[in-house]
Amino acid sequence: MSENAQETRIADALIQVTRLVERVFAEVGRHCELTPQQAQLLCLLTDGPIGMTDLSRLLNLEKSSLTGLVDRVERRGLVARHRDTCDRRAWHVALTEEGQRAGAETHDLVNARLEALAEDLPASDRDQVAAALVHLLAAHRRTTAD
Amino acid sequence: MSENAQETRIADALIQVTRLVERVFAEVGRHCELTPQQAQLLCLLTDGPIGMTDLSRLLNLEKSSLTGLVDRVERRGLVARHRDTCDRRAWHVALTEEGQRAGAETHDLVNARLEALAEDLPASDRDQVAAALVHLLAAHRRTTAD
DNA sequence: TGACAACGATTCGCAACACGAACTAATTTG
DNA sequence: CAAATTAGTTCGTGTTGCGAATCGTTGTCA
Repeated sequence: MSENAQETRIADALIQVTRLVERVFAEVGRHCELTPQQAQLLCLLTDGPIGMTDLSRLLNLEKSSLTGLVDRVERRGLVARHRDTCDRRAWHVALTEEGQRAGAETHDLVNARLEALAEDLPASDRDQVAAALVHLLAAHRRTTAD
Repeated sequence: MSENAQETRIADALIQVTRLVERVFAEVGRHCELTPQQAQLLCLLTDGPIGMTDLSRLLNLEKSSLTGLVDRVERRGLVARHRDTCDRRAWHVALTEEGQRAGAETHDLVNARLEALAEDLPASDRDQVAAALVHLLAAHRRTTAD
């Protein structure tokens, strides 16, 4: 197969995989009574509190959009904003106790669903796919590093 | 590495790749003066006219959401609805001449961007990644076939 | 040391987008 | 031929997104 056809296959596959992952977030979110975007936010926050600037970068959102998203989730009692101790401009967003439960459940269900997809792949393939995707992501970061 | 750690790596990688692909659609869409969702729609339509039911399935949207999306793009003169010849309930959505230009440009730019990500991978890896992703997608379709 | 630039986050206006119930018209089924 | 189902729309409601403008705070520089 020519190199161009190989690459087109990857592009198509990546797009379809993206739709699949989005669907997983939508379905798991529905189960946990979260919108897909709320589910993504809570999953990220299971790693610990983080600033708005970092969150907006991770979620590819304008800060104003993130403000609204955090407002809605805060209103539900799932997250809380805490002042940064060193920089009074900054806030950290953290999960509340209830948010930790919801975030853990969401994170576990999403991972379980995505892992189930990979179950059919031989272990050697999985490792290679993961390594290749990580490599692809790293390459992208290098080309877009500020 | 344990099998579970392998699978978690795949889950994380798939999520990050999804964000990357979404970003590509957002950036290419901005360039083409389309919203990300409009860009996705036009890309799908470059394959030819399709019914609303099939489109909503491909885009993971409720039919009512698709009605609005198609309305907005139709209003811009990029698509047109055509009556199905066999089933008077059904409509097919097709690109207009202008829509074909926009759709082709969007499709080519998205593919170019995604292909550029894969350039760093050795050809043998690309082929294996594409094959593995296609396999993963096919397995998913088998488990969810109606 | 003070002026200015930059940063972190919010507010505001606007439009896109999403779901799901209810509906209409058309087709399929028994 | 009536009932069930399908294709797509309307409607109400809420979420989500961008970008300009704004405010308070921090960092930089002459």
